Amino acid sequence: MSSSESVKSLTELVQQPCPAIETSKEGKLQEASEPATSDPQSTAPLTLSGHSSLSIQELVAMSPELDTYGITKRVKEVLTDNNLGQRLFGETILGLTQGSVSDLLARPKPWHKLSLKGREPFVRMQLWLNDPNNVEKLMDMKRMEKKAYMKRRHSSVSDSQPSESSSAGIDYCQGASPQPQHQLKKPRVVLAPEEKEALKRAYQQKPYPSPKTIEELATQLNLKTSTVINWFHNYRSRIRRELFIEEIQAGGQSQAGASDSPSARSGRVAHSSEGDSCDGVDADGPADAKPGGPEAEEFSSTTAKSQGGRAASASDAGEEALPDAGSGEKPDSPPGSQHSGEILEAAPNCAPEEDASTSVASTATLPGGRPCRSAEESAERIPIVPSTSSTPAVSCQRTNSLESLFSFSEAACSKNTRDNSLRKKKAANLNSIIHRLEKAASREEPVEWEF
DNA sequence: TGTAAGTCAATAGA
DNA sequence: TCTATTGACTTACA
Repeated sequence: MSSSESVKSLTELVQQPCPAIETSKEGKLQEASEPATSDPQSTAPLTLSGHSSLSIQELVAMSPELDTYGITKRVKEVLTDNNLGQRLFGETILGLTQGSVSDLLARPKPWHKLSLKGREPFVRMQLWLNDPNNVEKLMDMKRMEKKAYMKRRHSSVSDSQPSESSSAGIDYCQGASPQPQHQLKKPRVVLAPEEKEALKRAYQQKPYPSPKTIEELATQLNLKTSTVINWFHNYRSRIRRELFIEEIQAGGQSQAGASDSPSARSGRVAHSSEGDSCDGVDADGPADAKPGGPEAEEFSSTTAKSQGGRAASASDAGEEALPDAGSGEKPDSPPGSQHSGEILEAAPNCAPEEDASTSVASTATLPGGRPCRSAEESAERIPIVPSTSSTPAVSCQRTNSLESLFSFSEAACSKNTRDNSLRKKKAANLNSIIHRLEKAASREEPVEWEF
């Protein structure tokens, strides 16, 4: 195919808005007559009118830059309006599982940050949006799925063989499930709040821990090293994504007159995005996986979310053992520390604070390498100091601590209205962080992990 | 070998 | 029943 031509048409195809779908609200779509036989899912590329000869990969490769945030926003609207679930949409249109779809829709990465593979779902979504009939097809599929399910249910018991279910090509129809035997599946590991807190604290001090550090962490937390490794990988990755979202949201707001973005649920500290924390420091490329940036951001958001909630409990638990917990967290070196390597344990400069106990270092202390088994034990030994545990009031007062930079509490204190001062503050904090990091880096202190 | 990106799939919560 | 979260795994890359 002649590239220029196809690219052009492709551009149109992919970018063209899809008014039809937008208007199809409230699931009023009429029953479609034909069973959306369609797509065989997953790998099965959507048929592109006029471009059927192109594989999704080719489309992706030639696709112009797409507005991933806008696409997901529209998809969410369409799915919601038509009462279509993520599972069905994901499995039939994207070839992804529900969890992946949820994640994708909630935290889309900017186009330029996506790999070819990562762009695929967005191209599929855009293509799907482009053809209003697709919604109908999906709704048909949903109906058929339901029917098949009912059928199966009723006829089931005796004849386990259901009707080939819908033509939908959805393969989750039990029949095929190879589920033969047993699952030697290992049970899913669920980290206790205290463990997460401890890991977060460790992360704050050293986002890229050495194998040795990981080993120590694993030992002290009584976790498998692979679990610790995975946790760091996942945490870094998710933090990055949080940052992207914030950037997008912030960008959107400042630009195109705040395209509201309902999805902005993730909308935590909107103000903290782009400019701020990154100010000066990361001026260049916030989005970059630059540890520093993301991390920082992330903390605010992560804290806001996860910690916010569980923190309470965690802190409670920890509180007893460690009253002060407080602030712990943040003090640490911010993310910027990333590769800087050595622990900034001391760095926590931060807190010359009133009581040393509040300093990160201290808070992150877990009595001697003894493995803590029970939650109780953990609570006892791991000073979980959920950022949130520190009362907003308190954290607010520590104006010079890094807390303001990473903790959500800060956000709580300083409302949007104080954006400016906040930004300045953050910028100042970042500067001090950098300074400390530099110092720490040149310092060569042994790293010690204590939880 | 380590990290990032992308996903899966179990599970918690609404 | 659906969505969000998250530990684990796979693949690609430097």
